[in-house]
Amino acid sequence: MTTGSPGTQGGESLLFLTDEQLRKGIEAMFFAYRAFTADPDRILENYEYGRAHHRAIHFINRQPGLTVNTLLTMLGVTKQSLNRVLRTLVEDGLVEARVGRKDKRERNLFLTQKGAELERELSDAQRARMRSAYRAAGPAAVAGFRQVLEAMMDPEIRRHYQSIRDTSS
Amino acid sequence: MTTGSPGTQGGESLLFLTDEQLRKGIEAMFFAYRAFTADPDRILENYEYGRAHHRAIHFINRQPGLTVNTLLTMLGVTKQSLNRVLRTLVEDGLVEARVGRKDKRERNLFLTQKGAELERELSDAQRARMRSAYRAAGPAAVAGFRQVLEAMMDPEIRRHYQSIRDTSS
DNA sequence: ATTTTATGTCAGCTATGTTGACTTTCCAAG
DNA sequence: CTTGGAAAGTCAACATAGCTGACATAAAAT
Repeated sequence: MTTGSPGTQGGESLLFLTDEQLRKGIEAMFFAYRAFTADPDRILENYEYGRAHHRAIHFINRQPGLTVNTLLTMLGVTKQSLNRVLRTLVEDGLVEARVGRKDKRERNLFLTQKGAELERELSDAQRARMRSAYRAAGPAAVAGFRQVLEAMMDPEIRRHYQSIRDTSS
Repeated sequence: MTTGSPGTQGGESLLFLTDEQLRKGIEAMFFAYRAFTADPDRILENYEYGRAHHRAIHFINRQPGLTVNTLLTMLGVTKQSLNRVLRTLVEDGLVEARVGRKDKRERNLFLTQKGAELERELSDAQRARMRSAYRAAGPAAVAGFRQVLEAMMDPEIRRHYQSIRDTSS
C-alpha cells in the first residue's frame, strides 16, 4: 500500500515481496532469534534464573523506577507470571520495589548493585553478538534492520519501544 | 574488527556500534519477534497445536522429504521434544513419515493435504505481517534486515538457512 | 461512601523444553 | 556373517514459564 499496488511499480522492483522472500525472512527471524537468546541463556544456567528473569532485569535497567504495570505491558505477560519472576528477584536482592511517592499503590522497580551486575553480565554477552552482527553488516544494513523490525511491531508496543532511552552507560 | 578498531574510523562512522544502539537493537528484536509469532499463535489456539507444531510444519513444507534428524538440527530441540510434536501431527494426519528408500532407518517427512492446508493458514498470517513490514520499510531496508539477521546466526545454522529453497508456490 | 485501580497471591492447568535409560531397526565394516 | 554403531522411537520424570480464575489489600478517584 505504501509503495503502490501490484502493477503500479513506479520504477521500484517489488521482487522483495515474493512469497519466497517473505518465507526467507520468516526463517531468518527464527534462526537469528534463537542465536540472539542463546548466549544469555547459557549464562543463566549458572544461576537459578531463566529467560523471563533476564527480560525483567533488562527493562528495569533501561527504565529505572518503572512501575509493575508498565513492565507488564512491555513484557506482554500476565501479572501472575511476572509476579513469580519479580518475587524471586526481590527476595534474592537483585531488584528493589519502592512504594510510589505520588501513588502509593504503585511499586517503582530498581536494580540493586547485585542486580546491575547480573544485568551487565547478561547484556555484555548479548551485545557482543549484536555488535559482531552489526559490524559484519555495516551501518546501512543496521538502519534497514531496525526499520523492518520497527514496522513489524504492534503499534502500541512500537510507541513504548520508541520512548525508551538509555540512562545507564 | 571488520571496519577497524575505535580511533581508526576510515571515514565511516561507528556510532551505530554504541551500547545504546546495541540495546535498541536488542529491544527491537524482542518486540518484533513477539509480534512475529502473535498471529500464528492466535490461529493455533483454535486447534490443539502450539508453536512447536507450527515450526515443524513450516520446515517440512519448505523441505519436503527431509529426515527427522535434519529437522531436529534446524529446530534445535531434543528428539524427545520433537517426537511428541511429530507423533500428534502424524496421528492427526497432517504429516506423513515415509520410510527412507535408501536407508530404511530414516523417515522422510511430508505434509499431507490437511497438513498443507494448516501450513497455508498459518503462513498466510505470518507472511501478511512480514509483507506489511517489508512494504513499509522498502527494499533497501529489507536487504539490511536480512544481512544483520544472517550475521547474527550461528555458523552451522546459517549454512542450513542458506541452503533452503522453496519448492511450493 | 463507593467504585476502580494497582498490586500481590494461591491453586491448578498446559505447552514445551530438558535428561536418562532403553529398544528396535538396519546399514556397513570387520 | 557377525557385530558395532547410527537413526529412530519410546517411557518416565522433571523444570520453566506461560495461562485462567478467584480472591485480598491498599489507595486513589468519583
